[in-house]
Amino acid sequence: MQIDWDDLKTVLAVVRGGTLAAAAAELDLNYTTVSRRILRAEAALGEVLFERLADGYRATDAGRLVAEHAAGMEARQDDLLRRLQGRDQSLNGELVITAPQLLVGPHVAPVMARFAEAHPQVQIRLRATNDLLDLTRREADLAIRISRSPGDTLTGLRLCSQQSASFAAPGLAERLAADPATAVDWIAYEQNPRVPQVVLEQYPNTRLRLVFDDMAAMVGAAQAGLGAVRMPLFLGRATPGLVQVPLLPPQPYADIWVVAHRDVWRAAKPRAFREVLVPWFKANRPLFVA
Amino acid sequence: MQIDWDDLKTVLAVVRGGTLAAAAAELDLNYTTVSRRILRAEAALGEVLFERLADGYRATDAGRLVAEHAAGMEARQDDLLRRLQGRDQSLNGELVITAPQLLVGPHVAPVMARFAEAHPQVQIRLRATNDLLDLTRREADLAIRISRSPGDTLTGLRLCSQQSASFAAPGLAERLAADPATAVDWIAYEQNPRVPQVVLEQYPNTRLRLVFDDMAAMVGAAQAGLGAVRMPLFLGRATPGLVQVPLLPPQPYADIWVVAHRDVWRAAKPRAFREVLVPWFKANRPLFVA
DNA sequence: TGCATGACGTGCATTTATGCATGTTACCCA
DNA sequence: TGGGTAACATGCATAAATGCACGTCATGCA
Repeated sequence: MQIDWDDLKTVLAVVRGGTLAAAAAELDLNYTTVSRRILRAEAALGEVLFERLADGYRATDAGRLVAEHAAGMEARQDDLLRRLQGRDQSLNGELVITAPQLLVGPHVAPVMARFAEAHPQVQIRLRATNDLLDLTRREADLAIRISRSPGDTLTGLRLCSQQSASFAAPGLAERLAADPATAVDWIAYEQNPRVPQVVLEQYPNTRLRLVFDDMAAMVGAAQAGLGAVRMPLFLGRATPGLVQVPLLPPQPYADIWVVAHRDVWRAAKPRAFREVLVPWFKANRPLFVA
Repeated sequence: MQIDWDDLKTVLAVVRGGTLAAAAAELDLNYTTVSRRILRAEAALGEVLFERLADGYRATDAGRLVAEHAAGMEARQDDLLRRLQGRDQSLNGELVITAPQLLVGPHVAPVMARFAEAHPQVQIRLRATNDLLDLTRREADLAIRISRSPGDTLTGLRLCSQQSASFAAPGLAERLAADPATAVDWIAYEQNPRVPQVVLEQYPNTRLRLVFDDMAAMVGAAQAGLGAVRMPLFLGRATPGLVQVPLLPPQPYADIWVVAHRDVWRAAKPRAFREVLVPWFKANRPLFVA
């Protein structure tokens, strides 16, 4: 039985995407081609893999089985590509970095500028997102992360430890300085939607007013004078229109790490990037703590 | 990075075959196509995968790495195909049986005849060989084997136990009956190239004369009167021109099993074949022991 | 009910991959 | 040393896969 491996890959894409069009986009193909590959796979395997519904393709049991195994094949392919990448000692081509959005402006961008100067042959692609990209699936080569540990199959280096504190617009800060008993609005992050106990003990008139799911939006709200926000020190200090307020004394906060899959860690480009990144954070350590 | 999975498969075939032509034969392609796929894979991965030598393609380190992972992908594909096959409840299409050459004539062929009559829609393909085909790699669906146990990942059923004894041409048998001290030539199998101790104790004039690597050839030699041969009882009894001689009393011999990969065992076609196979061996049990 | 949308099928032109025939090179053996 | 073989490269005709334009059908909403 001769079954085309790319047809299996196509089945996987359709199961993941749910429609021919989504799969085609993922595979960078026309959806007509996807349709025909599915037909070919069904003919070769002698199984119906999808139900054709009005709103897309739904996998049958057989289709799911094929997709599971195709995913296994894809994992082996990713493994291969990572290992080849790990052997790569060249300083040209592309390097994909991911970092938390708000760390990019103050710290990642300057590092990228220095790196670009030192290695003009390397094209950096930055993926600024708070999502944790899957380094095993090669969504990025090197990740800068704010977390407790590098993670399972990843290798990492702690760049620096940091603290958080409360920040607000200057007007609110002045009002608080004049009268510590003034009522203050607190803007909380969705994952921890309350006013910290420490704040309430010293400033019982603080009340929860807004809960956001995005730190950039919280920064904007604080700048606009809507309330006080807990954020990392580096961020509050680097944001114009914000000053530190004494509501929340400096607190421990998750460390900053640089991590990569261990297959990729020692390759030339990630290594060269670290050689700029690590000294930068060493030199700027005071910006992260009180 | 978009790399064609079939190109990886092609790299694997070239690493296995050593030449473009061998890989092309395995893949059922023209070797020109194989050559171009290798070039495409090298371009996509940015690595030289083979050294072009006068006597073929030799894999570089990178080439071996690719082949290893492609082999992993192939294993997943085999896994998938076996599982789909295991779900298959149809009684049409192909069923691949493998059996030891010499068991085919007297016992497998009659079973196949009955099965073909009961299930005319199933095409049987027989692979008669003494090599152990790899059922994990789907070289056969169902195997009839002479061995001690079904094996690691395989499921099996013991068809019957059997014994071996010594056989020779009638002329030699008569000479031995007339004079037990007569000199007898022993034809041995390569894996055990000596006269059994039991034989020498009773018939010290037996001497090793020929060592063969093929049981069919040994049967022929015995028929031609070249000497006595140890063989399974069923074989000696079923072979015209051979009679049992008392040199070697009946000995325990490896059992006869029917085995399949456990993914495939319960599929309709293997099950249906067993339903003919098992009763046959049950009915013919006396042919295998003294 | 009529219209816009999203998803899929179909026929045809075009691009791409494949196979075949021929040419080149190294090697083995008489 | 010369002829045969095995392995690979190359150019060209053919076959196959792909993309595009258009058509159909179900769904949701005004």
